[in-house]
Amino acid sequence: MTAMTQPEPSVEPVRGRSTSTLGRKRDHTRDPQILEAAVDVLAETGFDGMTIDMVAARAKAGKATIYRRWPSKADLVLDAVACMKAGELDPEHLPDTGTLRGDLVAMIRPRSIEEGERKLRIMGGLFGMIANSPELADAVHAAIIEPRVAVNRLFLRRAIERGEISPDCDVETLAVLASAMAAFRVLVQKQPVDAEYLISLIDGVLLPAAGVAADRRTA
Amino acid sequence: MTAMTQPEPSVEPVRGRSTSTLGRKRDHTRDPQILEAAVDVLAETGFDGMTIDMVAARAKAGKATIYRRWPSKADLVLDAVACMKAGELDPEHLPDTGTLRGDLVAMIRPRSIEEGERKLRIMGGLFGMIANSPELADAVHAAIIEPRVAVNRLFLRRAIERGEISPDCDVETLAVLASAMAAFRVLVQKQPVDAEYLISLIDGVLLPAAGVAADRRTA
DNA sequence: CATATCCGAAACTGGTCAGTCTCGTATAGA
DNA sequence: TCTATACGAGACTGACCAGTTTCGGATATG
Repeated sequence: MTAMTQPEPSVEPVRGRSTSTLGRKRDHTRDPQILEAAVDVLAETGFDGMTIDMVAARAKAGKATIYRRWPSKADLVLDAVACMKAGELDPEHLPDTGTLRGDLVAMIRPRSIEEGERKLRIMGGLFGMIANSPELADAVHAAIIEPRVAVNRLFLRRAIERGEISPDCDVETLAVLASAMAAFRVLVQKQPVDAEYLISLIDGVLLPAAGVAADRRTA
Repeated sequence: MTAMTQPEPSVEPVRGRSTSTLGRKRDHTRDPQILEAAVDVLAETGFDGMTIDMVAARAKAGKATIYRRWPSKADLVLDAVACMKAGELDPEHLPDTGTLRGDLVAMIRPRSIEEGERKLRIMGGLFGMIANSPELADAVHAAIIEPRVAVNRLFLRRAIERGEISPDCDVETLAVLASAMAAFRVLVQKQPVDAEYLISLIDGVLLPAAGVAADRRTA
């Protein structure tokens, strides 16, 4: 019952099921739809609430199709989060208005606000998992946190070079400030992060902390 | 099959199983141990990872004992979070050093830092649930967020009355700033919230934003 | 010391879900 | 057209877990 019925797997390279050039090809155009469905479900239910059936149903795909491409739920989520990074930072048509405040305010767009709240909610639904999985933590950081923080960091550095703000200010802390406050506001205080709030953060916290004198703030 | 087999529940007050003065009494001295065990498990595994068996094992109690006292896992967690509030704010031996910076720095104690990180981690493990349960959200807010924020609010108001900081500054935002930044640092950046970080937050962000001139900051 | 109730331990129930497998159909290449 | 493979649908398996029940033993009251 062990090695009699098989017609000898022998030594030759896999025989019938090698990396064959035959048969129907995997339709990779469905991958983005599946990942998008996964992100949607993630945003609505969090990691533990999300089931593979929900993702399959939303993507109008079969459960088996998903498991043919990702070995486990964790891998699917990891990939889905990583793929959120795409279409994020337009390489170099960032604002450059000449003032730190101008640059920061120019980044406030209805679209980016809406997308930002969604991303923060996704992050919230992943906290349980983030604690155990360094890989997921890195993916979340790279896809959700770092893009925004990098922009702020750039603006701050330019302002320092320009002599607009103090070179002694803590760029890392200030670059992260808006994201941290927004996350807290959405996830803990359950209040909206709108343009008014972001501007009050810029004028009331960020610029003063960066050493911009009050009378030059709205210049 | 509806109202024939029951020997009439009648009007009299429950008969045999009233609030009898007979028999063994429920040992309420175990309640705090169970709630403590629940909080411990919560901090380690989050809401979804926590099982009642884990809590029972850690409290050396029977599962049935837990269900005799709380009707569901959600109720147990709710109560456990609510009971974290106890032993929090000593009514009026808060520091009053005469300066905002002095008051804020005086609140930095190894004990409160350690406890704060733990509470933030518990909050992280509850985010999934907080989104669906307003009750739990309120409990988390009351037990974890509000105590610290209230202290900061008091310090800020006193500083305004004293004329030390601008009466125009946004007290609510500033009162919440340290908690938001600390939560982000622990849960997202996975870096420690130590005294050095808190002081850099006070001197580099909070005091400038409150309108304390740089040369008066370490006075 | 009898009784009503509590206790911890552990067996049990029912539902849910990750992951696998099977089926009938679609499709790309030889 | 033939073949190997992918597809969606959905049945199936096995683990896990909330919540219930059962048990023998402890304990306070009368």
